[in-house]
Amino acid sequence: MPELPEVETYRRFLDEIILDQPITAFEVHDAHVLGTDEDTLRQRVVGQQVTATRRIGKNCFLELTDGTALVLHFGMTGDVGAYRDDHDMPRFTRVALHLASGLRIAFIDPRKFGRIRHTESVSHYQKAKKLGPDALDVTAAHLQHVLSAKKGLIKPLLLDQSITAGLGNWIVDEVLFQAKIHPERRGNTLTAKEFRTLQVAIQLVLSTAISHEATYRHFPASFLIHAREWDTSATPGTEQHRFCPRHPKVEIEKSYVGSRATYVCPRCQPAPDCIK
DNA sequence: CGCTATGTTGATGT
DNA sequence: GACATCAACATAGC
Repeated sequence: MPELPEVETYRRFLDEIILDQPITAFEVHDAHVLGTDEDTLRQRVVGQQVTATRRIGKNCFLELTDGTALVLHFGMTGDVGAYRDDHDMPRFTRVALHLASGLRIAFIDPRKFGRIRHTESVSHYQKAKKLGPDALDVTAAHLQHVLSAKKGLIKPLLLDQSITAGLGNWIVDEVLFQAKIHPERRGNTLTAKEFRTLQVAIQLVLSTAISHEATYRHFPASFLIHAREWDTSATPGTEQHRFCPRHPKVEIEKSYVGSRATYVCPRCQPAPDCIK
């Protein structure tokens, strides 16, 4: 479920096991997840070492000795794993990097929406893909500058990776709930104060999620995420959290905004006067 | 069986 | 150009 907190967790995991070891093989089990030609990829990677890991938004970069980089994007269901023997290879491993130490790094992705690419440099890739500033670095001034010029709905705007990189569907709902802003507000209707609140909420949600390694059920009770349907099924035995954390009698409402499932507290996040 | 799903991209329409 | 909508991608899990 890779949004920014998961990708950051994967990056930290990789950073601990992959650095400064020669890559001895690039094993492809399903070329569907390759965004760069397989032979090119193998040729550019085997024999090199990963010198550093980086992350922008939902993209994880493995920088190589020659300054180029592998880009990992995890789509909807991507994950990483490590193993040593073939028979321990995780289910749905699509690509495996073999290290000289014998450890193997698995790119796991059941639904194959993820991609592995090679790029000349991280900054080159950021520019080519028009990635905005990482959500952990974004300032209130940047948000105000860009969003106050937009007439679109705030939720789809926050999901736009060229405005700020790393916010996904549930994170945006959580951020807007924490900031007490309705997802159908228009970008150009937010006040300077609300942009500051938004930036603080982004920091709160992301740092909380990362500190729990993106394990949602460990998040504080003040978070809206517990009201999402899949959370109740993920925590059998736990009573359903259908109500607002701040208003025990107000039920969380589900709707679709920009054709994405959206959860809102109707009390905390008043709908704009003019819907539509 | 039918339905939903965390992301991204591209086509199409207004 | 700005904005909205929707299909497509491939598959699991309920």
